Amino acid sequence: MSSVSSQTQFRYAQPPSKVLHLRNLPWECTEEELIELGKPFGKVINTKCNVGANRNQAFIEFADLNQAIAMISYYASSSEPAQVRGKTVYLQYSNRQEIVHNKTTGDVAGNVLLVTIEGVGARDVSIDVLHLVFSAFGFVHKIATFEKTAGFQVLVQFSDSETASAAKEALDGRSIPRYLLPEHVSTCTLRITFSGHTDLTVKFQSHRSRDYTNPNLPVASSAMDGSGQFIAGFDAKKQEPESNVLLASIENMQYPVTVDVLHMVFSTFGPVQKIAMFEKNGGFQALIQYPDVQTAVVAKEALEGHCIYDGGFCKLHLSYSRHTDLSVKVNNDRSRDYTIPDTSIGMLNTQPSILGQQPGPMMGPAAVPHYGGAHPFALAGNGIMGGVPAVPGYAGVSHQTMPPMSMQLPNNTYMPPPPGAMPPAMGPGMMQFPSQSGQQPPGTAMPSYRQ
DNA sequence: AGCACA
Repeated sequence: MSSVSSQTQFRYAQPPSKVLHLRNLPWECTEEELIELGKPFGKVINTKCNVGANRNQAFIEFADLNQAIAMISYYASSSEPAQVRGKTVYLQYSNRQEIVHNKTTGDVAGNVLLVTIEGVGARDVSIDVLHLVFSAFGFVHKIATFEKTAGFQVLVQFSDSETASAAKEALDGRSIPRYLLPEHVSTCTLRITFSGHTDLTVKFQSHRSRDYTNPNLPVASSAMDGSGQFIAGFDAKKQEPESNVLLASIENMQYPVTVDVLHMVFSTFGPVQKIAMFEKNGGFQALIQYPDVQTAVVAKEALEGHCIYDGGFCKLHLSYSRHTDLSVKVNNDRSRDYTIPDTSIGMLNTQPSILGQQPGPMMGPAAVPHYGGAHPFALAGNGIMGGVPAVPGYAGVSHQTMPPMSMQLPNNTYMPPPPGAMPPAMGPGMMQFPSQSGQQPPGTAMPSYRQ
């Protein structure tokens, strides 16, 4: 307590400043609009928009104090209020003398993203789903999740800031597809900024942190911290010896699962080298070979328990095979070797009717980081919630490079989305995923973020 | 509709 009180001010009557504080601005007001507004009164040398919790406040800084005074005076006596896009804007002197751009975080592009997930039950979004979502843009090195006052937050580490920027650009403000979420979780909107971090420290593979660059990292067993929910889950499963070859058991196979379908599904995570299908005690199984263990691990994590088709059909159960190299002697409808150069031709010839797809080792994320990443959603967690089918080519992915998938099956529950359904430039508020499934009414899928 | 991530 000192003698500041001699300067008794009315709470909102600020002394003049060349910085003006504006409020009640329209959503996503631009710097240009602010400059337009101030221009008649002087030279606007700095602005800061989207300020405050509602992001509807801003500051403009004039070159000269008199210019700021001119603007305030004008609108103080004007019958027409200051307006932006027809919305009345309230002006006053700022309590600061200059605009400070706090660029410490959030605006400086880095390779690590800070993601805040808004939504009821957001903390129940699994790390695997997050991995899936962000893998669409490139290799995800590490993920760490934590809870702060801001809510459920996630740090996602990419190789470089370009990749991170691409992910941020595409996903900020969008929502995780409904069918990737547990039912009790509401629409989860992603708010993304750049983190100041460049390399995360992940000590354990756990339900809240992963290091995808280090498969040998110990799995946290009891090392989970106190917030313990349903911890054990997949952490236990990870103990089994990993392999580059996955054994897939297909449960409830009401619809044919072809080698091509499997190839499509598993190519999402990297190049598939070989596939062999066979029947075992009445059930269907397949071996899928990747070039490396790591890819297999990612694929297994992402696909385990998911269904290829809506309605719980063709549910995948994955384990690691003891094989490391499958011997595929002949390419037929049960086995395929994609490492043999002209396999693809033979494949198209043998199975042209179903797919007409480009077979492709080139479809792996590793090979085509920017677009390839889109695939992780192909099969995406529909299985988790018995949701939507695997339909590739969602988020702005060129349909030339992603031919319609093998969902043209006897099952007409879903078809590939119509060409116009997923424009490359997505509308506000949503990652564009097919919502043909009756389980995902468009209304819930496409919340409006505009006001 | 009220001051800038604490």
